[in-house]
Amino acid sequence: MSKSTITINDIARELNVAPSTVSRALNNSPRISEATKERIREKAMEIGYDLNMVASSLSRQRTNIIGVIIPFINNHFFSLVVSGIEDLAVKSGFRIIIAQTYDSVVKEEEALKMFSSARVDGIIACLSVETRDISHFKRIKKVGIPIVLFDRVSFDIDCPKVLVDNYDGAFQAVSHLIKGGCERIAYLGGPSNCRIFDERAKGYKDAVKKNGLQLLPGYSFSTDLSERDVHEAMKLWLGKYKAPDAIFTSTGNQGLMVTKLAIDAGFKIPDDLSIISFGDSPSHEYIVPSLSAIEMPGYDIGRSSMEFIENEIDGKKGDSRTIIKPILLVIRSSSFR
Amino acid sequence: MSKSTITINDIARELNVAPSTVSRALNNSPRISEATKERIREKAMEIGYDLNMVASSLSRQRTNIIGVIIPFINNHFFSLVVSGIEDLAVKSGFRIIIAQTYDSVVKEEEALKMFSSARVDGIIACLSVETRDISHFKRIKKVGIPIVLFDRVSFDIDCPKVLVDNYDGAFQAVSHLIKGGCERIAYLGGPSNCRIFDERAKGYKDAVKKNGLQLLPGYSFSTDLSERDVHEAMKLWLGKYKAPDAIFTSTGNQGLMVTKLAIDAGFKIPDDLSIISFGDSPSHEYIVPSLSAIEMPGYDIGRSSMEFIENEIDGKKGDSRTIIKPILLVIRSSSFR
DNA sequence: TTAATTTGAGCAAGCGTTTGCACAATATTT
DNA sequence: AAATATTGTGCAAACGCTTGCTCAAATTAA
Repeated sequence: MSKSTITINDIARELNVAPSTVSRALNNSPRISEATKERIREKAMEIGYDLNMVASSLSRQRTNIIGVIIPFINNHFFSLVVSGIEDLAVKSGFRIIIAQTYDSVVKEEEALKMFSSARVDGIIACLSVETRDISHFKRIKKVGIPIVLFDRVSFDIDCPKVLVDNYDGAFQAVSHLIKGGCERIAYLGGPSNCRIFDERAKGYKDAVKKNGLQLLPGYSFSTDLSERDVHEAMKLWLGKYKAPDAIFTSTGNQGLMVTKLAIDAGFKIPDDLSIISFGDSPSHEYIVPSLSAIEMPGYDIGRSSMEFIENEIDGKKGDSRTIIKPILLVIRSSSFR
Repeated sequence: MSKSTITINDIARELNVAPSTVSRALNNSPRISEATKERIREKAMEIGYDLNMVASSLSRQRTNIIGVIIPFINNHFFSLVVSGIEDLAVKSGFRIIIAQTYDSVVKEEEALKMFSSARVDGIIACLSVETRDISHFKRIKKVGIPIVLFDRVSFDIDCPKVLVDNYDGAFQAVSHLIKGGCERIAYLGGPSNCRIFDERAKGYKDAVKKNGLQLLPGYSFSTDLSERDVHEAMKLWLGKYKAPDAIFTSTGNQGLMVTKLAIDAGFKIPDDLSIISFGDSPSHEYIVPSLSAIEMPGYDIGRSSMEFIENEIDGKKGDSRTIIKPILLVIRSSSFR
């Protein structure tokens, strides 16, 4: 309670040395002899000294904090990314502070403001699905805070980017369906302002065409990722005279929803309808039938993002400033035959 | 890049006032006239001033940061708690910084050290499942950082606690099974050093007895929450001459695992075997049959924890320092008849 | 032995805000 | 009109740590 916090000055006084010496000793400066270093370390231990990071940050002009911006914390993929970032961060003596945007640009801007005020050393972010204009990021960059974007990135800003091969993932998913005999493949997409969904759509289209099939009218449906839109698409498709024999969804959640709806509508999966989603989750294993998916290497993306940001902070701009991670096709029962 | 960061001194110089006046104006002190406040605010806006929180924190001896410790970020319940904390936190001008323990005491201690160094104003924590001794928390408390514990709490420390009614939840779950006609109910528990599991076990036992049934030998199984232990319990139970006709699991994950295993073993759910778990998750809705559960009010727990910590920080020790949240019985197909 | 280095430590000025106290300039009271 | 209270600002000292310089002592070189 009354333990008026202990500072390096207390150590200095007790040992009859200067505070600067204490500071240097504790920071293991080569300019202090091993002997006094030891004395100082001991005394620090003894009286329970604890470095005040706030003061240190102010003095050093460096907080050793990385700000992380993600849409949702409660999301399989994003929490993997966070783990990847965190693991590397602690190794390098960084702390991370997370902000959720709930996919809202406003929250995204607030997060950025907060990070800037907090003087984080760098920011790792996945754009909200709403985000079109990214001038708020440019502003941050201009004041000197390095930025790394992952997954939902923008090419309108010069910074390292870590992304997955959306095109290839979609291509593989659809090719897999076609190999299984599907011919009428529908695509449930996302908002078109978001690049990753464009790429997934392109992969879908190319896969259909390159495999000698037709792109059917009305079989590609853009959504805002809401449940409502998924319902609408499904009503449209399942009510058709000739319903699709496969659906490829642009997110893992959509895959789960679609599966539920199809089953409720009396479809047998995968016999009547095959399903595969871009993005995996634990629920994919529990749903019956288990749901095939394109798995994204979240942990790995987190690590690479952290590596990038560290280099940016150190001023070592590496050569390849955007890295594309391979995806993994996970075949489960929903697309098996 | 070269934008040498803008300070209140810059504003002061340009406006020919003292830095202290600028500070007061920006903090809306009543001691500054509306006129000069306005001039200062305008100039601040104009030259893009951004309060340096680090300096402010050092001066004020207050960071306005709350440290949050949870076992896993990627967990339905915990992320709800975090959302609850965060929503209230931003409203009160607090930032939160999250640390995952991955259910390891060592990580828990590290997190505490980091928070202490960062001079967080308060800590909200859910103990790791490994944690027995909590002297690391006591140490933190002694240096003056208030603590609030939730869910997995210890009564060996004097601080506000937010928990769910584990006893009642277990009691309700088991009573529900019995009402449905189950007579041989097994309980899959957790580590016994963890109070919440004891309470759940107690609720289970009392429900069985108060409903006129017998506690069957070998029907209560303690685990360390590992997959291995779940397998072992299931092998034991399902191999019995008379297998249980219902299983109540102490965590949501166990419920999911148990369901999978039972189905794989050829059991019809809920006809041969009813299942209900303490703890809900999205997968509970997707698994077939959908899984009944005791739902814990995570968001609400987060809010209450944040309220508590704010009061602690303000030095207003409220009266009721531990609050028990009611649970909700969610009946789905796995226990329906 | 003297001069040139090296080594170890201290001084003091920051880092950007906040805040108790002092103090003019007004406004209010006798 | 003089005395008192009020208002609006400024001064300067923190907050706790870091770091460029300076400098004495110890070491080495000449």
